[in-house]
Amino acid sequence: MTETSEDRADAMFHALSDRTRRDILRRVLAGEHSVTTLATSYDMSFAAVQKHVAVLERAGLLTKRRHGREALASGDVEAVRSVSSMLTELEEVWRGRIARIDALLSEET
Amino acid sequence: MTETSEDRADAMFHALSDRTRRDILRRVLAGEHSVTTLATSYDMSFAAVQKHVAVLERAGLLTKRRHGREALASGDVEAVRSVSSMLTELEEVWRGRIARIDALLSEET
DNA sequence: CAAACATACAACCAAACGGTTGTAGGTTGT
DNA sequence: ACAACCTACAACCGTTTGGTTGTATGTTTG
Repeated sequence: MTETSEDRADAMFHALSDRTRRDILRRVLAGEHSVTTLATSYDMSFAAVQKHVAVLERAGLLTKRRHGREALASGDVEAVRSVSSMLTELEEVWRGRIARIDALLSEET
Repeated sequence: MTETSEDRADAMFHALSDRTRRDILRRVLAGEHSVTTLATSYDMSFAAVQKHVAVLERAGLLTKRRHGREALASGDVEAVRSVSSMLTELEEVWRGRIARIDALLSEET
């Protein structure tokens, strides 16, 4: 299975489509947090929060590093920027700035 | 039921999390298209495409106007920009530019 | 060593999602 | 008038999602 850019876009926008995950992302962008630390902030089980972290991780929006028994998560600002640039591309389509719109519309890369 | 900004964010990111919807959005940002015109571009039923358009409309990413028997859809670039600004806020959290982070983290507006 | 702690993951469940077909209503053109 | 067309929406179906509980494994500390 080839991991296309559309697959990555799907995963990133999906990861961002849940408010708990957006909140987690804010926290780990502000600084490293362990999964249990994050979990205490939400009115749901540890396992649920851990799943949310996993979704963000699979989308590339955060990375985890092991420190003893804890998993420290931190946000990847570059990934956030890459989502921004997808939206900028949309804006450019609107502005008509892209010459070969047909090529863009049918791109499968 | 109060429509919070988090609700809108949920709807927008969810709408953007499907590649067919992102493609539809590109087309209607480039110019007005009827639903049937859009539908011919995809290998799925008219009803499926119509549902995708409805999701984008509910999220505020496109608007429809009636012209006789056809519904002409056009993309709302301001809505796209509002999604961009959500991501910019995330970037600013990372940069530590936001003074009262706690207020932002717990905002319910 | 044993107890407490932090994580990971499987199994399960109700609800939402993304697709289908079918039906119905408004608009256009002959 | 009527056939063709465009849209809207309901009903249905398999899969995914977001939550739960339970179990297993590794790490720290008394």
